[in-house]
Amino acid sequence: MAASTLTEVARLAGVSPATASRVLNGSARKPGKDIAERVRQAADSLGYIPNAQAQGLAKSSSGLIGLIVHDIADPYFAAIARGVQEAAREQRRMVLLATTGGAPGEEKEAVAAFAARRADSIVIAGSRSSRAEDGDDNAELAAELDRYCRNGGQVAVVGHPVVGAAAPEGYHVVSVPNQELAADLAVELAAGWEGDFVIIGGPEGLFTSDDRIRGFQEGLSRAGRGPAEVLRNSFNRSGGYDAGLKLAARIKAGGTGEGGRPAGNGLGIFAVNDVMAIGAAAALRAEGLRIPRDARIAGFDDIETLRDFRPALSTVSLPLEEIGRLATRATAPPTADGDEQDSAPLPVTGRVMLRRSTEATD
Amino acid sequence: MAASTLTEVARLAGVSPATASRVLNGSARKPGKDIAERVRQAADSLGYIPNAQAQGLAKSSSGLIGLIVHDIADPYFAAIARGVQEAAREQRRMVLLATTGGAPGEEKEAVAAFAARRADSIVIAGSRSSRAEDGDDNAELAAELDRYCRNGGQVAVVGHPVVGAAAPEGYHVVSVPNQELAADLAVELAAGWEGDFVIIGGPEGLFTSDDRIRGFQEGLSRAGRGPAEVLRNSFNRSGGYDAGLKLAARIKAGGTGEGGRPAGNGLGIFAVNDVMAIGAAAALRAEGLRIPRDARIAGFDDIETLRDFRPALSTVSLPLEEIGRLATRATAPPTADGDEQDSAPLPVTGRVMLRRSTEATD
DNA sequence: CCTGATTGGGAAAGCGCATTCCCACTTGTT
DNA sequence: AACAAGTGGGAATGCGCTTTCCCAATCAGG
Repeated sequence: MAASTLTEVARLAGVSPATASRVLNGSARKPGKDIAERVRQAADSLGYIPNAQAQGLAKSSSGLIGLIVHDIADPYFAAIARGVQEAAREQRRMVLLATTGGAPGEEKEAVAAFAARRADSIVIAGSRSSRAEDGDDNAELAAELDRYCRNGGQVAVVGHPVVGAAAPEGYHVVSVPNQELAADLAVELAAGWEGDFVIIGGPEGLFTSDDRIRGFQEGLSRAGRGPAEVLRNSFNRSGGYDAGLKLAARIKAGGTGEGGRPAGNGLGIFAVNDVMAIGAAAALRAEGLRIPRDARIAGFDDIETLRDFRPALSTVSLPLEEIGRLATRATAPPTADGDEQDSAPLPVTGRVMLRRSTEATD
Repeated sequence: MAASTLTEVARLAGVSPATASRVLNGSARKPGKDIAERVRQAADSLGYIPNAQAQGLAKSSSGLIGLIVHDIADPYFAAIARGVQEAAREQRRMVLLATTGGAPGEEKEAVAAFAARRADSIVIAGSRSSRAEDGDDNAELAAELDRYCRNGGQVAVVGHPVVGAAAPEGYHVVSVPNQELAADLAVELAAGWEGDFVIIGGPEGLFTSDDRIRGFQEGLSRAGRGPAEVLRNSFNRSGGYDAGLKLAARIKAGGTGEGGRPAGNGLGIFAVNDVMAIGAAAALRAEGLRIPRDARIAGFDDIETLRDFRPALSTVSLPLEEIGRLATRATAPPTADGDEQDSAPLPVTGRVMLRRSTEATD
C-alpha cells in the first residue's frame, strides 16, 4: 500500500529529508522553530504515515514481539497473551501472533518467520516435550532459536527451556514451580481425608505434565500416603474426558482400580491442568455421577473461565497474565535507568485454591 | 538483529544479488542449474534468513494482517482470532494483534500503527457504538480507515460498519444477523410458555446490543407477547451480574418489576451475550436461586467455554471462527483462479440452541 | 577585526531487497 | 555464413528511511 513519504513532506516543507526526520522523530540535532513548524504542517497536510518497514531497515530494530502459543482460544494461552500484549504496549511494540498446536516443527517455522521479520524478541508459551517423536523437531527448533539469539534476538520461554537449546546470551526462561505447587496441593487435599487418589496426566515426556505428576506424588508421600495411579491422556479437555469415563466406570463398579474401595467420599482425582479436570468432570456428570459426592476433582492453572464452573474447582492458581508480562519484560532492551535484565530464572509463584469440588459432603 | 544478507550469499556463490534472488525466490528468468545449486549451498552454509522488512519495502507488500479485538482473553474474540489465524496461515501471512478495550480512540491508534507497518489488511472485531461520548473518536477512526483504504489497504469489519466510514473500495463488512436471530430465539422461548421476559442489554447506542434487543422484542411481538422490560448494563460479565442481582431481588420479592407475578416457571431472562448471561446466572445463584427453576436464562454467541457451563445455556449459536475466517478472506487479494471478492455483505448465519437453562421444570 | 567554538541544514551513504534493462552468448532458420 | 530470436547474468535503480559528516553561518572572546 502506498502513502506519502518523508521525502514528499521534506519537499513540501522546503527542507532536506534529514531535517524532516529530525523534526518528526526527534534528534540530538534540533531544527529551528520555523523549520520545525513548516515540517509539521507539511506532514499534517499530506497525511504522512511513516513506513515502519523502512524505519526498521534503517534502524535495525523492528519494534515487533513474536508470540508463539498452542491455541489462542485456549483460556490458558489467551490469558498469557493478554499479559504479553500489555507489556508489549508499555514498550511501544506490536505483537505478532503464531499458533502452532504445540508441535515443535510448527514452532520452528514460526521462529523462522519472526526472524525474517526481524522481530526484536520472541515469547514462547506452551509445554515442552521430550518424546522421541519430537526429537528431530526439537533439535531444529533449538538450532533455530540459537541462531536467532546469536543474531541479537531475545527469547523468553515459559516453563521449561526448549529441549536442546544452548541457552545463549538473550535466552530467558520464566520458570513455573509446577512441582512444588502440585506437592502443596496434594498435601492439602490429603489432609483429613483418607480416600484414594488418581492422577490424570498428559502424555509421558510432556514436561509440564510430568512435573505436576511428580510433585503431586511427592506431596502424597509427604502426607504419608502411597503413590497415586497415573492415567496418561491427551493434554486437553478431550483427554480429561476419556480418563473421566474410565474412572466413572470404576466408581460405578465399586472399585478404584489398584487399591481397595474408595474410603469416605470416593475418589480424589487430580488432573494436571484445568481443562482436563473440566473434561473429566463432564465425563463423570455424563455417567450420572456427582462432584464432590462421588469423586473429588482438582485441576491446575486457575484459568479465568473457571470462575463460572460448577462445582467450584479446586486448583493451583497461576498468575497467567503476569507470566506473560514477565516473559515480555525479560526480553526488553536495558532501559536508561539501568534496570537489571539477566538470564536467571524469573520468580513466579502460585497458590493452592481449595474449592467446592474437593470439599467434604456429609 | 543482524543476520547474513542476500548480498553475502551472492558474493559467496560468485553471482550477482539479482541472480541469488531469482534462485531463492523464483522468477520468470530461470538461472542455470549449476548457478542455482551454488546459490542454494551458499545460503545454507551462511544460514541465510531473508529480511522480510526489506522484501516488503522492495515489493510494496508486507504480508501482515492487523487484527483488532477488545480483549484477546474474552472467549468471543479468542474464537474469532483463531479463525483469523487459520485464514491468515492459508494466505501465508502473519497476524499483528492489537487489543483496544473497545474504545474507538484506541482502535484508531491501532489502525494507524498497522498502516505504519504497511499491513496489507486489517480485520476489526467488536461492537460498534453510536454513543455521543464516542462521537469524536468514531469520526477519527473512520477517517483513519478511509485513508488506509485509499492508500490501498483492505479492511473487514465484523458486524457493523464503523460509524462514519465512507465504505470506500476495499472496505468489507461481515454482517451478523443479530436482529433476526434474536427474534427467532424469542419466538422459540415464548412458545408454550406464559412467563414474563426481561432483557439484559448493553449500554444504549451499542449496535450489537441494540440489534439483539430490537430483534428479541420483534420476536415477542410475533409470538403475540407484549414487549419485555430492558435493563441496561455494561456489555460484559460484570454488567450481567449487576442486572442479575436486581432481578434476583425482584424474584425473591415475588414481583417482576412492571408486570404481574411470574407465571409458571418464573422469569425469562434474555441477556444479549453469553458472558452477560453467565454473570446474571452467577448472581442468581449467589442469591440462592436456581436456573431454570426460579428463572430461565438465555444468552447469545455460543462461546466455546459454554460447553462446560451448567445448567446448559440456551443461546444463539454464531460460527465465531468462521466469522474470523470470512473476514480475513474478504480482504485477500484476488487469486489467479478469478475468485470474486466484492464489498457486498457476506452471509453469516446462526442457530437457536435451546438447552437446559430454559427448559420446563415440573 | 580576527579567530575559534558551536550550531544547524543538507548531501551522501547505506540498511537489504526486487525488478528492469542492457549485453553477451547460444541456437535455429534461411 | 549471416541474421534473428531466445535465454541468462549482471549493473543500475529505487523502495523509504536514518545517520554521519561536511560546510556555512553565527556568536563570543581576545
